[in-house]
Amino acid sequence: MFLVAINVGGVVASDQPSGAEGKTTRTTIERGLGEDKEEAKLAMAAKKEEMRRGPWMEQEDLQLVRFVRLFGERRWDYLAEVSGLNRSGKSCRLRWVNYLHPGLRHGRMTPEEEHLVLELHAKWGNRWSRIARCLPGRTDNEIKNYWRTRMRKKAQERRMSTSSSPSPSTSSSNISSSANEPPPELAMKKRDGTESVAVGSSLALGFGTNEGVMAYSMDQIWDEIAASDRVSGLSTEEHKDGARSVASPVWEHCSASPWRVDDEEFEMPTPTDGLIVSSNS
DNA sequence: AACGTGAGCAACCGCACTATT
DNA sequence: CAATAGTGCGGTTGCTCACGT
Repeated sequence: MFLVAINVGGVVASDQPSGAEGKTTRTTIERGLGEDKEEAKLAMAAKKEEMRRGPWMEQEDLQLVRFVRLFGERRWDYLAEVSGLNRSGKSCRLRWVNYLHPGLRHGRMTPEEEHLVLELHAKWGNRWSRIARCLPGRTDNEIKNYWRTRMRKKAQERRMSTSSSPSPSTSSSNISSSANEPPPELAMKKRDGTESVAVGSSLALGFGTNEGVMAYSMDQIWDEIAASDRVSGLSTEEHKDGARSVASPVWEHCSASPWRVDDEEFEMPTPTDGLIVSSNS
């Protein structure tokens, strides 16, 4: 556990060439550049090469905090450029949102938080940011990591318990035999309402042998766990949008909280004096 | 003490959506 | 209205450290 009080000030922006990260998405690269596409791609790649990556130094954190206070939590590319951090705007934003933002809590989840995550995940699925809004001080990344870790453990336990039986098939038995057509509950809802499928992913856990490997995606495991949770007492109902929900007093509390969910803005409590970043790790 | 392993977590990537020009 | 820039989000990767052997 460490506690860092960041004194904003005294950090001078260097004027080293920075270059905001160009849009790296297909949208821009492929739509906007016409014949110079390849050149632009190369230039962009070169710029990206120059960008600093990897873990942030304390000095960088200080600098970022200072410039965020100056310019606000917007225009990350611009902020990255003028701050002289030689980081991409994206990277700066991520660092701020996941680590430097005042009011963030680090360290172990409390049992209450764990319970809430379980319930909200049952309700919304992998909508981490949405879930995070119900856990003040927790980030989507943190919750996502927590969930992954928990699921990994569960998966292992499950593998142990099923290894004695010849077939990994399960009680819920909703694992499609067709790799191309996952069961509907594995389809992820996109924001536009269309469905996509959480594809394979490196998380897929191999069960059984190579011949006839039972590729077990995390989604499938989650689904099974949800099913077993249902058995163990959580009442789950199917939402019309495909998400599962749990009737929960905790959720009622959550929706009544100032931490708004859905598309509404929410505000983090901001400390009045300086920035306090604490961590248990 | 040295090594291997796995959990935890920070950071990155790529896509999609939204805002701006 | 289309093109572009900016932002948000979910998924993934890889590093670090604690722990067991």
